[in-house]
Amino acid sequence: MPKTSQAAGLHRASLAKLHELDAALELMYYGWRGMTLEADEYLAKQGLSRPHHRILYVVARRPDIAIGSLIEILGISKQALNRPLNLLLDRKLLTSKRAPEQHRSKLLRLTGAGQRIEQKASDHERKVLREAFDRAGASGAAAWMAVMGAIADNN
Amino acid sequence: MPKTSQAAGLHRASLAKLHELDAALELMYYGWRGMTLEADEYLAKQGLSRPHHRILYVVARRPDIAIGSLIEILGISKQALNRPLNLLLDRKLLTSKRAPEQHRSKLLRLTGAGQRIEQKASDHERKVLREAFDRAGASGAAAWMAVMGAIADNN
DNA sequence: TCCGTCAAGTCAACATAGTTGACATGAGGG
DNA sequence: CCCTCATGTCAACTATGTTGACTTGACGGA
Repeated sequence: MPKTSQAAGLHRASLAKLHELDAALELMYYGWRGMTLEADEYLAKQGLSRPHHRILYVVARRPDIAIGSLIEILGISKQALNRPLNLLLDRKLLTSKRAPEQHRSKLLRLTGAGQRIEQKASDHERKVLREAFDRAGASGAAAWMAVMGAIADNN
Repeated sequence: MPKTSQAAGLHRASLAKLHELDAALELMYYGWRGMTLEADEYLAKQGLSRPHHRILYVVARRPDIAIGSLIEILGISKQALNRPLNLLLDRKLLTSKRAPEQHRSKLLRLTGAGQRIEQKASDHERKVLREAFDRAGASGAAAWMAVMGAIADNN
């Protein structure tokens, strides 16, 4: 895992703004960092990292998901999924079993321990969002969601 | 460089929401992806990637920056900076020269070609932001900035 | 029953992006 | 003359991803 020491001390640099939107661009960068920082530190303490969390997050919201669907949702190759997935299975944060009537696919599910870790890691991220939304009020939060939706739909 | 084929086809998955803020959390994820997608594709065509862009972005806004300061701002080690930086120097997108009265530090500057690439890559990112802000209006954009500032300051 | 297809698993080779640690070089300053 | 400081460079390592090639085991149809 990459060390977090540098990232943790990373402060928002004050750079000259060459364009009107440079401030927004940098906010996106530091916003992403700000949201994920504590979650990554928590995960690192568990010997896990972002890819593991992404797997846990998706499986939590799609119990009995097949591996192929997981690959599709995560947007990575089977081989890239393989190692973090096996780690999670080895550590019994996930279980896999064949479907009773469809033995081709393996169905993934979180164990209790997996649920706890997924929840704690995601809680760190949600906490940052909640505090920001509280400061901005309901209308500010709604505006943020609308703008982010427009940005996210760019593909 | 990692291929963009998977990322380009990556659609916003519809996952069950276990928490109120899950939608916001996913918007941050896909928002980051949405903003950087086209810029990354452009950079890949130039044989460059995000680390190169980050260097170009900072040097554009801090002409005559020393290498040590660049390391601090980027939050990576000297050794990690070394390869992308040398590539940019080799390709004459950056120049380095010693200060006239302070021969210890090297001062970095963009060349014309470097400026063009920095601008085009950043333009892809700003375009996505601009379109989203246009849809949201000035007050929506301001609210977005306020919320992102609160999120970014989490450290 | 055999054969093709499909989901999954696994191996090798590679690229990228980062880390530490150790050490060299060259300029400036006391 | 020596110490410090900025930079450069080498080696070894980790982590996350990629392709390509191949196996295994289950299912389903001719």
